[in-house]
Formats: sequence, structure tokens, C-alpha cells
Amino acid sequence: MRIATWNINGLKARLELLKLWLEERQPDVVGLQELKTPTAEFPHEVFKALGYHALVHGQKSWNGVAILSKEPATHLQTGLPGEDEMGSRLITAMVGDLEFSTVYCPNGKTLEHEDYGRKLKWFESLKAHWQEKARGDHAVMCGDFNIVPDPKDSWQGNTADGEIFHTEAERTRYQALLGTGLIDLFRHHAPDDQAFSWWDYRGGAFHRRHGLRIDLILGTSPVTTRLASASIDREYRKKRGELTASDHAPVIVDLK
DNA sequence: ATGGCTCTCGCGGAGAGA
Repeated sequence: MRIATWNINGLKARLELLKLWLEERQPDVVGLQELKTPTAEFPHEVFKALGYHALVHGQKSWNGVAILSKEPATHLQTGLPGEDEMGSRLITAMVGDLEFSTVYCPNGKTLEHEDYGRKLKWFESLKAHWQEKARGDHAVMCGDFNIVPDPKDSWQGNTADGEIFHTEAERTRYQALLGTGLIDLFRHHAPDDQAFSWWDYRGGAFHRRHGLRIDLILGTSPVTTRLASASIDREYRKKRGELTASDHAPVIVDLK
């Protein structure tokens, strides 16, 4: 079973590249973030033609998440309880025996901005939500977490510690989420690799390897026993002909 | 030291992203 997460930075802008990627990589389940599209405008027929069902929690202009799956999924949760004012950032479904949740975590903007405190609170809500719900043994939470888990996950290494995305306060909340029983599957598979999932559009960051690993697939312990491989699909961070890329690459995990 | 690019909305230029 192939699962994946991808912040596509606008569904309409990325639709043709997303279709190419689905056809080439053939994931069984995908969490998408930053649709920037209202739920009612989601083009279900485009994905149906490629063999995918979709569950969508959209919004005009910003945010928005969706789950694509080859087999029909059973919807479990739309939106993070108590955090509606933060926008459309969570959707969860059962796909076969796997509980699959995808999240678009708040950015926070700057340490001084009021959104930073809201980001920290949102993570506390996410942890509480994940902890209080009864979970199946096999559960995955994937998405754009907007936190660099470890200095190794930043091109700047530990020199970025203390900056937004790299603060103790953010990392403490991320660790608390893991404390509910989640494991970073890429890191579990490749303990020593430095690999990034996001590169700034500006300044040739991608080619200079100035990136961050902020797009993660977390899984419960039973999921790690099924882990066959984990990778970041850098090829799809590249422009393809006239098709522009997102600033995020897809992350892919294969389960036995 | 700063901004460097791309997206959305909507028709000019601003806000957001990370």
C-alpha cells in the first residue's frame, strides 16, 4: 500500500501536474494540503477518471485539505474541533484498515505575530484531538506540519534554532503530538539522511539545496512494522514543460 | 541588509506562504 502527502499550493494551479504524478506514482492514498479551493468547486470527475475517490474539506483562497483514495474511504472527521476560525486544516477517514488523517498546520508568520501563539495552540488542540479519539492500531497522520523537527531537517542545521519553524516551543508541541503514539516514518526508515520537502521559490533555493523537511508522514507503532520504504519525490518539485511546481515535494511511504 | 517567487482575488496591487 502506497501512501503519500503533498502540499500542492493551489489545486487549480497544480491540477495537470497532480494528474501526471498520480498516473506515474500510483499512490493508494494521498493527503493533499493547500487546495485554496472551496469544497463545492472540487473537480471530483477529474480524479474519478484516474480511479480516485476524494473526501474534501476546502475553503476559498486559503488552506484546504483532501484525501484521495483508490478504494472508497469512510469519512471520520472534518476540521479540528475548537479550531474552526483557523480555517480548513484537517480531514480524517478510514481507508481499508488504516485510519488516515491529513493536516495543514498553521504557519505562524513570525515570532512576534499573533498567529504564532495561535499556531502553538492549534498544535495543542491537534494533540488533544488525536489522544482523546479512540484509535485503530493502524493510524497515519500526514501533512504539512510547518515545524522543522530537528536541526538535521533544516539546510541551515542548528544555526536556525530559535527562528520560526525551529523554536523550542514549536518542537515541544510537535514532540507532545508524537507522544500520543506517532512515529516519523521517513526518519524511522532513514535515521541519518538529510532530506528536504520544501524549498523557497526565491533565489534558486531548490538548486542550492536550501530546504526544510516539514512535510511528514507519522504512523503508529503497528504501521512501522509494515514500513517498506519512505522517500521524498524531488522530481515533482521541478517544473515540467509549462507546468509549474509547488514549493513542496510529495512524500511517499510504501507499506507491506 | 534586503529581497529574490508563486498563488489567490479580481483587474490593481496586496496578502500569504515558510
